[in-house]
Amino acid sequence: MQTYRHRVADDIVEIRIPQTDQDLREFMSWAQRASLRGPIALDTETTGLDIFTDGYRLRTVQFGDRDTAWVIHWERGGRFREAALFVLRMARRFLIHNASFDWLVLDRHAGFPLEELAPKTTDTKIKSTLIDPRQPQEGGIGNGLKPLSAWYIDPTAVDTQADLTAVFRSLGMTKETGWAGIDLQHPTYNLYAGLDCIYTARLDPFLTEGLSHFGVREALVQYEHEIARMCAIMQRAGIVLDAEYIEVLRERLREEEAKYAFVAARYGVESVNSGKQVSEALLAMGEELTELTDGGALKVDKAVLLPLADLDRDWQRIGARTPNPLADAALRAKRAGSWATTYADTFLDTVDSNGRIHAGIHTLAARTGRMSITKPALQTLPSSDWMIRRAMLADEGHVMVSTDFTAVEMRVLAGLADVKRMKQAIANGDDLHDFTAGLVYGEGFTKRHRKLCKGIGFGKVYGGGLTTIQRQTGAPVDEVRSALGAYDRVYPEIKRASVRWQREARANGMVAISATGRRLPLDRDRTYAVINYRVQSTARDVLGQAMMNMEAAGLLDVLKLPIHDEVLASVPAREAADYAREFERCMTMDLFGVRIDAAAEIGGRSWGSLYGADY
DNA sequence: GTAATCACG
DNA sequence: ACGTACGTGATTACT
Repeated sequence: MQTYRHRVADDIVEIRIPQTDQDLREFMSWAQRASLRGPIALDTETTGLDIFTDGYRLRTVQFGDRDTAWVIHWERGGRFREAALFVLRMARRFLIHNASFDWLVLDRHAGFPLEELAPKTTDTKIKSTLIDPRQPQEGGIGNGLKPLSAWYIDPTAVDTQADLTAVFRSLGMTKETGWAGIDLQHPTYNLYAGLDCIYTARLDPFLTEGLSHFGVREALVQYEHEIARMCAIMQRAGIVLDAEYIEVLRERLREEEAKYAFVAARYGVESVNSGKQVSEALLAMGEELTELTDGGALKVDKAVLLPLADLDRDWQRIGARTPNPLADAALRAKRAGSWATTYADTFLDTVDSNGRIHAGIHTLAARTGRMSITKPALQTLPSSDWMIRRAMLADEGHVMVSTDFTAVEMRVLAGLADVKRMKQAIANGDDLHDFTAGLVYGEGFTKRHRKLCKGIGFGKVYGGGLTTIQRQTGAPVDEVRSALGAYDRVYPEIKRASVRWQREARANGMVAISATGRRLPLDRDRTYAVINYRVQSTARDVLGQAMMNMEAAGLLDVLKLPIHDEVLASVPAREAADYAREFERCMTMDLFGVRIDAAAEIGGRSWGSLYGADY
């Protein structure tokens, strides 16, 4: 048995690395005793983060408690694997920091099903995020193992990942190649592999104490584990990529980028992505630039360039002026280039050998509890044009179905703030913005009036004021001012709720508590954001509830992505209508007397078909 | 690393 | 006292 010792807090802990069958028997008997005492901490070391690419390897599986960690060399095969699988099967509870990663690794590379491990898991990252969801940059501790260990356990806790990167370099490897290349017997590698497990084991009691101290309900913790499991299953399934299509599209976008970059070069702009170069060239052409960025530079973003190119927000000619050829070229080159890089390249870089993309679904990414999707960021594909979404396909024989909540944030606001007339309108089945325009302008309201009321509604959800609502809607400032006043008179409950919520948060250490018991830390200088935080986080929980309903209805296997107020699914083509009805049913519920409902759209094979593509 | 930009809900 | 648009992920230029 190879053994290392290390100091954690005031204790000496032991990291044991079995080498022989006898060592492995000792490990298994430890595990049986430990499992009777409580949960076993679990972690893995692998060759990287891209679980689904070819050649990916699981290297070690670590098990531990607060004093002892065992590093099992999975890579050595045979008895090592048997021992690890024995404990995975035998133990009743596991503690994992950021469980979805290890669930997927063990599912894919150890043949240990996510469906078996997830129900036995407590995720310490979920627990810490429910105590404080903020990133370190936002004033939180952060929810990584290292900052949490340093905060709760031992200020001198090792940053094992960063330290190992240094070890890799000293061995002539990089951060990328080191995880695959380091010798399985390397002392620091094994020590740190084990330490992470011990940190996780020691973290959990502090987190349990923290959750109880803040009164976070056990039901919320449990529910977040269910959501994490569902999303890991979606990630495992992945989405089919139309590789041929995206390769052709990438070429086309690159050609377009080159064509317009060439035009821009005629005006002295070498790189269209350089704001400095573009602004200087535009000034030299006699254009006036007035808007400034936060940093005080001349602003040359899309909103500035489109009018100079005589284009409206949909890139259609306005006919108000002679288009500035540089503004036009810069817009087109930037868009083509960034779409090629951000979408086409990433799709082709992340696709697995079965032609599927397994984007990472982070179930508690935002401060409000909202989810995010990365690598690629499938929640942010262009929706004004179908060309990018066209690359994502439903499974063989399936079609895409997308089901959206209807005006969910306004409805949530109506429910949370108990906005009487809004609730009445929703109950009557009225269109909310029509209804508001009617109240503000009388029955003879116009489309413009409705648009303004819609803009004000959004402004309220975001906590916006006169200036921003004016800027967003583009309506004359006097008109916005009077409409805003009328809006507040018609729905007085919103302002009152905001004041009450800010007061409650202040009395609670600047933390608002959502309807589901979620902790929502406010920034001291923007407490008005409490409206948005409560609305956004409640809408997230409405989506979460809908997802639970979907699993209960047997729909988990067809789910593809959660997109804030929408769920994308790939369903058998022949039964699409039945599925669509089921999705709508799962997304229909009552929230404080407000009906939340949803509308499904049945598309074709590609996601783009829901945005105008013909396939 | 920060600023600016742009994609989404 | 008053008023404040919210939340993400990703890329590129530049210091």
